[in-house]
Amino acid sequence: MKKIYLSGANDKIARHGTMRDINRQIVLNYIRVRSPISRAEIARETSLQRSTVSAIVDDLAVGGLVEEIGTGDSTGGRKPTLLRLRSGTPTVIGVDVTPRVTTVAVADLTGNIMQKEVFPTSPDIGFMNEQILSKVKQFAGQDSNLEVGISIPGIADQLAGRMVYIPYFQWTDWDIGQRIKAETGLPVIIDNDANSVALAELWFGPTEIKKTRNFIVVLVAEGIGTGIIVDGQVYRGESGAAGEFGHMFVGENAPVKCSCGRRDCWEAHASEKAITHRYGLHNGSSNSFFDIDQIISLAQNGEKRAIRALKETAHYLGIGISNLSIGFSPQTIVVSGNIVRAWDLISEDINELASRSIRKEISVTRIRPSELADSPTTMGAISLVLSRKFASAT
Amino acid sequence: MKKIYLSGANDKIARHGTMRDINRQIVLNYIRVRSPISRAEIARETSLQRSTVSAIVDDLAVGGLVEEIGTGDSTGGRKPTLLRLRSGTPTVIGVDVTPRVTTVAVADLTGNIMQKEVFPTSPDIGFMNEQILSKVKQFAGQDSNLEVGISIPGIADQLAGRMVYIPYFQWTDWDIGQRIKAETGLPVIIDNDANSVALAELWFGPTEIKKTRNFIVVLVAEGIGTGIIVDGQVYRGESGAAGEFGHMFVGENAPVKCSCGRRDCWEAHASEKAITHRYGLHNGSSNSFFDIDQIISLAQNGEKRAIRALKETAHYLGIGISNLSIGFSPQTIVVSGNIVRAWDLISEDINELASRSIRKEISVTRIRPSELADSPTTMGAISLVLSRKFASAT
DNA sequence: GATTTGTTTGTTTTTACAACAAACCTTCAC
DNA sequence: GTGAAGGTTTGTTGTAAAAACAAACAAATC
Repeated sequence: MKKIYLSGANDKIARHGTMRDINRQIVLNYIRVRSPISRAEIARETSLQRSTVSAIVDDLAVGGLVEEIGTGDSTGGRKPTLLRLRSGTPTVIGVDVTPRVTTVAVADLTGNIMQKEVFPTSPDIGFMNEQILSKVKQFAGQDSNLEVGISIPGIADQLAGRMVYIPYFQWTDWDIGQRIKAETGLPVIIDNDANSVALAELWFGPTEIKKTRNFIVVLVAEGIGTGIIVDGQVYRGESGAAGEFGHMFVGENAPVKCSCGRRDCWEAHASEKAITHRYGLHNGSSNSFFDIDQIISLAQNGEKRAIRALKETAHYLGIGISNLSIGFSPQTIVVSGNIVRAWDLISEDINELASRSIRKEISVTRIRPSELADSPTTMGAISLVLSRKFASAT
Repeated sequence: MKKIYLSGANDKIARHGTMRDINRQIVLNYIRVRSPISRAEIARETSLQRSTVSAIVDDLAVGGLVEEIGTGDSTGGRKPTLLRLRSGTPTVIGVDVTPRVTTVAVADLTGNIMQKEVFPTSPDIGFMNEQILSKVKQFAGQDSNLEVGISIPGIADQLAGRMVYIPYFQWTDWDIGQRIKAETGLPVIIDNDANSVALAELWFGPTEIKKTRNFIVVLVAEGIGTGIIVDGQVYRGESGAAGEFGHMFVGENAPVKCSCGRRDCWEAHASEKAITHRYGLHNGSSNSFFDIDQIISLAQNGEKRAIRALKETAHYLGIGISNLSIGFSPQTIVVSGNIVRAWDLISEDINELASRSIRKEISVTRIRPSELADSPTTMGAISLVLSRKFASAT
């Protein structure tokens, strides 16, 4: 009920190293989630032998992933040696491209950001290449143990390390991943913003979410992206392009055109551009002169038309969320993006729609706003690397 | 990138047996899919050692799962000993409840049906209990190596072995699984019809689908159910109730009420009852005096109104399918149910809608009608057992 | 004689198990 | 109050067992 099998392709057989790999991951993740924790406690919880845990921890310590941080309190016997992830060493470079700003940051294994640079995103792709490459090189220095994660607001080709399409700038086939790899020699992993944010929630979100195996992140921004976590991993589908629920049909005649050109996508009804456009319409103009931040601020100060625009959008947001809730039956759906600042204004409308369910008995999916403090996409870019590092620990 | 990790719960550590379990599954599935096949060829393809494969095959032979069937042709050396799944021994009892008929069948490991009894499904739940139990007991005889799989058109609680709700008869909390287990002592596995059919496609469908890791079955019947196969396994979500995309929103004012009472579900727009109702409306009646089989036959003979009812329904079917295609990006979506008999009439309308996609470059999901000859739900009930047996081979 | 298949024998990796030493707490006699 | 004895907990060490790997070998065939 839990193992992969299938055949046809070369389904990973289990050699000896596989056993160690699996257990190493489990131990590493115990240290990550439950740190500070002792060898003995890991052994108790995993039902591995203490000796086995010790061997694995030695392994991890040599690899620079784990370190000892003194002893804990005794419970009647020898004091435990506490372990945690090694911190303070630059390990990850995150590159986070959003329509407005681009961030390049360096973090350690725990996701602690040690250095960061932010600059405005330019439609000039040559300029962007230059900027990003120079920052990455600067941060990388001589260190060749780093890995680079890139989050982009569009469709990414994980394997090829390039981006297929960014709607906002209409960039196609941007090979930023390959460029970084070629110029620095560092491993690169690239993914879209919604998947990145989903990983950020899994890694840096509230513990309630850290422990959730199945959840979905709905990222409301210029467009709408969905990041789907199945069994603690991003579901990417066959072509790596899964999670584009932003383009599912939720009704004709949306206020704006979707980035794909249609008017019936979820994105066209419920994204930030739908909000700004609705607000414009309510003001009798077909153009909106306010951006999403301003509209939210206006609404929070009681401006009727801004509130109306938000609540109307929340309705459509709720329709899409209910579809996801019914179809996936995840534990939780996390809504992320600027719109969560107005959560108290919109949560009621969202929940009203989203409580559509077949039967009341079925466990209801919890819908909650993202609680990630710092820029979720930047943390997401970092999480891309961490999730790989921790999944197939070197 | 491929291992589960997470913690909190007791994530399966790898002991020695785990290695053997994994490789046993892989070998067993090679024999299943590629039979007849020799030990040497399995070794070549899996990159396991010949000696290891031999040991595992011995294991499987002792367990009665595989058997030798003579030798194959030489390619310049000793002739290979060919292996296949052991056939001809009753191994699985499948119970398939549909709104019209209920089938109880006995099959061997290869899914060959050896005995079968069919009787009309009755709304009288006591009668159903009696009928099913007596047939199962009769088939089971003294044999205690059998396992029972149950497919039902509603929501199943896998763990508890009961069904939560069957819309068609409005049965709630039917404990048929527990009853069978109590009276026969045999292990029971229960699931809804769409998941069952998805497994049937994976196990008995065309080889193209057998080899697919990610696909979705859309089962069009009284209602609409979706069975989602992720990485060769049924995705059941947190509560086991995933795959109810039949209740996703696709537009107001459906011709009939959904089984959940609303008029905006996919099911209300695109199920068989939507077809019959539309046909009724086209004939100026709010009741339909024809069932789905008759309408399809009429359409195939060129009856205009029947064709219109089918094509209108195909449109809505296409909307839902496109949502799934965009969101999941599966290799294939398989449409199952009576409606596939009219595939040549509806495929165009479905594909027109379903080719909505973000970018043309993204690999297009293939939409195809089910090719399962015999009753797919019966094969599905059997597959439930097989998939468990083959996943954690005893 | 070369080649392919399947088996046998010994090696390696890795966990399980058991024994042990170190460090710490409790307590009880003096 | 103090210090020695006894019990617990932690982490390590050494050995056994499981299972894959590697290489050699026998059988069967071209």
